[in-house]
Amino acid sequence: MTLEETLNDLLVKLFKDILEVEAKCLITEEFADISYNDMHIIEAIGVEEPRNMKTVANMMSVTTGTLTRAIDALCEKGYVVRRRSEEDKRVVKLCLTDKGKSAYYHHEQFHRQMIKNISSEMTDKEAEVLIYALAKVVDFFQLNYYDTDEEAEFVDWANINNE
Amino acid sequence: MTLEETLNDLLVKLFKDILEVEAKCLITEEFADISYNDMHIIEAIGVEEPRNMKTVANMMSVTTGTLTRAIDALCEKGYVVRRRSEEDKRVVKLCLTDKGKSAYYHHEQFHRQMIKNISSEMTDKEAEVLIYALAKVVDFFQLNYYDTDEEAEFVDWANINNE
DNA sequence: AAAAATATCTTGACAATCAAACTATTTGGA
DNA sequence: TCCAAATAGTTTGATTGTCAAGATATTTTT
Repeated sequence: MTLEETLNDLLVKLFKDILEVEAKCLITEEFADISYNDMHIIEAIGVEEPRNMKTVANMMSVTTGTLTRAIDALCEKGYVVRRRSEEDKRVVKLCLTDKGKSAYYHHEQFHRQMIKNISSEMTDKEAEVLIYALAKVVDFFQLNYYDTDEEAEFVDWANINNE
Repeated sequence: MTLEETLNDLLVKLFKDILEVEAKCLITEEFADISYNDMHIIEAIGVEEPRNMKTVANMMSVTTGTLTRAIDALCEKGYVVRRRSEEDKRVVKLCLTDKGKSAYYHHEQFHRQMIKNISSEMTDKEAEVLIYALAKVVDFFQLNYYDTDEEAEFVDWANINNE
């Protein structure tokens, strides 16, 4: 197996693992009435300044129509409240309730613990190199796939060699 | 920002990026009639020995009922054929058609290209360390979250410290 | 003031998903 | 040998996540 194949296998496995483990860890008894997806909406709303629909929809890469439905359910269940903005009456500000904040911190705690466990597996030096390498990869993605904030232009990687 | 926070941010970004980029790259004109999900079913079926429903459903972490529907659509569209097993007539063997194989190789090509681009960004030494670190992380997940092949037992990471 | 842009919501249509019930087949006792 | 249990897959009914397109209200631009 080449270095490339190994790297690919590892990334694929890591993806599957993290996704699966996160799903299982987030949806506990306490938060049994919300989904993995809901949890990420709660994360996107955050505990800082209230965010509006458009902003959160963009963070989640969905349309505002899609988000409207999700937020309907989260309001119903008491995780989120909508507040009309005073300055611009078209705008809806999304805020987490205490219950919503509690879910937010539950999620945050999962990430903290996961990272803590991961980094306990390696030395500081190793962690640094890992961070350096990952940063390079992320930079690469940002540079090659995203046109700043506007519409992304995607390279057809799968056809780079045979067109 | 601590080392831990940085690592977390990088993993989260990497996840989002790869997911988004892969979705865009896989669904090209040629394969416009199938989804990201379909593409991964095709990947799971593979080009080696035909696999049965149960096996592919397990690989995809979905029920066989869910897979039945997806395979119905893929057969309809000419990517997959079902064949009853001779030895055990309950079993259905899934095989890719030529069109299905072509989609399979399209996906494979995407991964190759992505990895090639990623590793062109770093030296061999860096790649080795990255692989070493990722392998540790994957091992950790396997060890702590999966009970060999059977039902997984999940540690409640989010509550490890406060129960 | 009228037109254009913006933020959100509503509606109708799909795709993905699960659980539970069902069919067909095989296997493992008694 | 024969029946009960297990197994592989399908069907059904319900839910969720999603989008596009159209509707509404508000703000901005001309």
